[in-house]
Amino acid sequence: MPSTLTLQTPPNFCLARAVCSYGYFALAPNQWQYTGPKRCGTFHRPLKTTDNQTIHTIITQPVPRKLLVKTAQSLPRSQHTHIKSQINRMLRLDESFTQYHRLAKTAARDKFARLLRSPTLFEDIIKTMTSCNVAWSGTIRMNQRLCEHFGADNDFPTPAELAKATIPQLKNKCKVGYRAQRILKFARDVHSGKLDLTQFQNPKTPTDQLHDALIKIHGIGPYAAANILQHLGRYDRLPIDSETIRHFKTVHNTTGSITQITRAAQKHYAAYHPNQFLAYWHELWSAYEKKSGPTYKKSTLIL
DNA sequence: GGTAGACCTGGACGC
DNA sequence: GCGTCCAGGTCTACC
Repeated sequence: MPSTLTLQTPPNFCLARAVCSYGYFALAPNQWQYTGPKRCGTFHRPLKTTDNQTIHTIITQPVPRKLLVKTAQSLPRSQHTHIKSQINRMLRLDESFTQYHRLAKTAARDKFARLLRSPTLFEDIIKTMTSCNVAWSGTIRMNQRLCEHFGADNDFPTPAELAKATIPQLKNKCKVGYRAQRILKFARDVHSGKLDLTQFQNPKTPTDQLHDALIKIHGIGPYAAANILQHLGRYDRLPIDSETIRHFKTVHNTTGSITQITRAAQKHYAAYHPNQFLAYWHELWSAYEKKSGPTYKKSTLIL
């Protein structure tokens, strides 16, 4: 028998905005369905219980300040807190963006800041690895196949599930290419306890220290590290990639070498410290929506 | 410290 | 349909 959970949201929280302001909403096993202007949309996402059972959930926002979570399977009351904490992480319900919104009035108006992330840091890091050096369509495909072939009940694979894979399996079934070795090493290091991901989630650790630790993971470079830092709630680094360069060339008419454009970008967002990433992402996302229409009205993201 | 080339895949393009 | 080229971020070897 299905269960229903409720969560209180911060003021001005908008589920559609929170889910559809970061590309991960289009990556498996996440699924967003636009249901029209009245109820806006539903977010489908399998989550794990403490004993590693997969629970399929459907999240809606029927009224302001309240989220409704319906589970496909019966969920014991003892599991409610665990499921809620994963939703809390995904939608960043605990974070305050008052300081950023004070400076960024348009972002405040757009209810923009709570960028979707995964229930676990492990999934965020693998998703980041699959977004490097590949077209967005490739990232979508890799995540779809990782869930299909290695995740229980089409959920995203856990470190244990992925650690059992082999490099040829990852290459042939998931088409992750040369990333296979990096993904597998990361999964096995996490599974064996050699790499403790909880160390990255200590709010007292300085961002520089976190960045240095992330860079030490095989397959994580400057772009990926900055991207993972924002998943950790650190917004003072810019993940400079080809998209950033393109954005600055076309929107800001910036010219010069990549190093010069990178410096121009850092200078441009410096006023938003320590939330430079949010300012950058809001600008990028707004430019995309201006061109392609509101993202929350779509079920996927075409770049 | 800076730089070139390799790593893989899929899409675009020409034939 | 086939072959070629290109884009994408990180790593490694080399200067």
